[in-house]
Amino acid sequence: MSNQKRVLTTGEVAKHCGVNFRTVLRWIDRGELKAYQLPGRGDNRVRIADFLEFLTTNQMPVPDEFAPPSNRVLIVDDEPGTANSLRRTLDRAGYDTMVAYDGFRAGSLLEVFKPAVITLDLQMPNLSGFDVISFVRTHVDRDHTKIVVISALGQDELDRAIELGADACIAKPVNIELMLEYLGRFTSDVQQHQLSQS
Amino acid sequence: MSNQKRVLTTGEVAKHCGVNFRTVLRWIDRGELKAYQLPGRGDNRVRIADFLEFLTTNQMPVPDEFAPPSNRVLIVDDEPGTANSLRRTLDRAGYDTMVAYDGFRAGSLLEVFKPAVITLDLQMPNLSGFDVISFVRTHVDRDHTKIVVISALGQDELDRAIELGADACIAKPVNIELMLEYLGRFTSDVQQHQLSQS
DNA sequence: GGTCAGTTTGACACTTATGACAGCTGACCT
DNA sequence: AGGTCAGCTGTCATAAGTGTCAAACTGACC
Repeated sequence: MSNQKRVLTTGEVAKHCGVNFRTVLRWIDRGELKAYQLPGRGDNRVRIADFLEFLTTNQMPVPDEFAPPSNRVLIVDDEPGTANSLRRTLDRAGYDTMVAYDGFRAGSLLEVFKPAVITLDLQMPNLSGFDVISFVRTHVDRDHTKIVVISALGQDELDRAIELGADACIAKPVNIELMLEYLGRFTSDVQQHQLSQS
Repeated sequence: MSNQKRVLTTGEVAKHCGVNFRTVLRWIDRGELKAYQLPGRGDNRVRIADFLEFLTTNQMPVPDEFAPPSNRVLIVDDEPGTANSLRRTLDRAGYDTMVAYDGFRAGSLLEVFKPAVITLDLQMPNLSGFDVISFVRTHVDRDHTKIVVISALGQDELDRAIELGADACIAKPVNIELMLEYLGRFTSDVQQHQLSQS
């Protein structure tokens, strides 16, 4: 279901690098790519961290699914006032934000902007938030996107959102501190640290 | 469908461009063509996207296998019955179709499926067709996507759709022959567009 | 416990990088 | 026009990395 695999086989590394798996084995033999062996036949397993280190030291492109979580937040809300207010707050907190006022733009930005987190208002007249949640969760490439639901609905609706795959729920009006806590958890702490340093 | 190679070797680039691979290496050395190197001998790998960018910036012809398929039609309709009926008809006519039942999926598929034509029902409860039209028309990469509006609305609404950038309007119930005529015109237009920029 | 896709291994054929050299084209000058 | 020059491209040979193929085997899933 989720792409968050901890280790890769030689074949998977080969696919990601665009080479034959035989070549990956040679990289491992030469010690250029760290791997550990299974006891049976000596099958190689490569940890994600080692793979990423290999990619960066050789200046090879990092596949999207292994890219470190970004600090991009997509705000989906049909009320420009609410959305822009939230956006300003998140911008000040160091997040890279975009706003979608309708479902079509939101779907487009999911693919182009590739946000790490989506904040989703469930009460939009022109879009069912539940559809969005279920779609993202079944999306092959973007199913790891975190979803924070914003709603003034009852507890049963929030439960349903969680059941469909939402990662957090926040009641209206939005408690900013709670929102920032969720975002900090869902985005990379390293990046936040780097931002505060620079 | 997605079995296409993600990266190319210098030899493959050379074949597609009709030049010696030695020349491709020089393009890479000069930085005109992006590539990354394998650790072993420093073999170059060129990502498809970088190759296409290189081709277009140098006004070189794009090989057929890398040109985006021009017979793709995205059917946006919230009524599964209507949508699937249209889909079957278009499939039989040789088009490559996908259906989006809501705006979020439609926006996502616009980026991933990259259709040449969108058929759009204006009367959807959860999505404003006008928003879709104006968004596509102002979208940097997909503004050439043709839009066929399907509607039972009055003439003034259709006029507004055309004004916003729709390429054709069809009244409900859909006249299949008229739809096929529009699609034939728009898909060939796309091919001509690709030819003219190559 | 059984099945099947995926992995390893070796040998071999193939492709690529590199340097040197020659051919080609267009720009520029007289 | 003729000549010169610079820049790019194609060819060749060599070394070394890479892809292919088969068979045997394992891990993961059912």
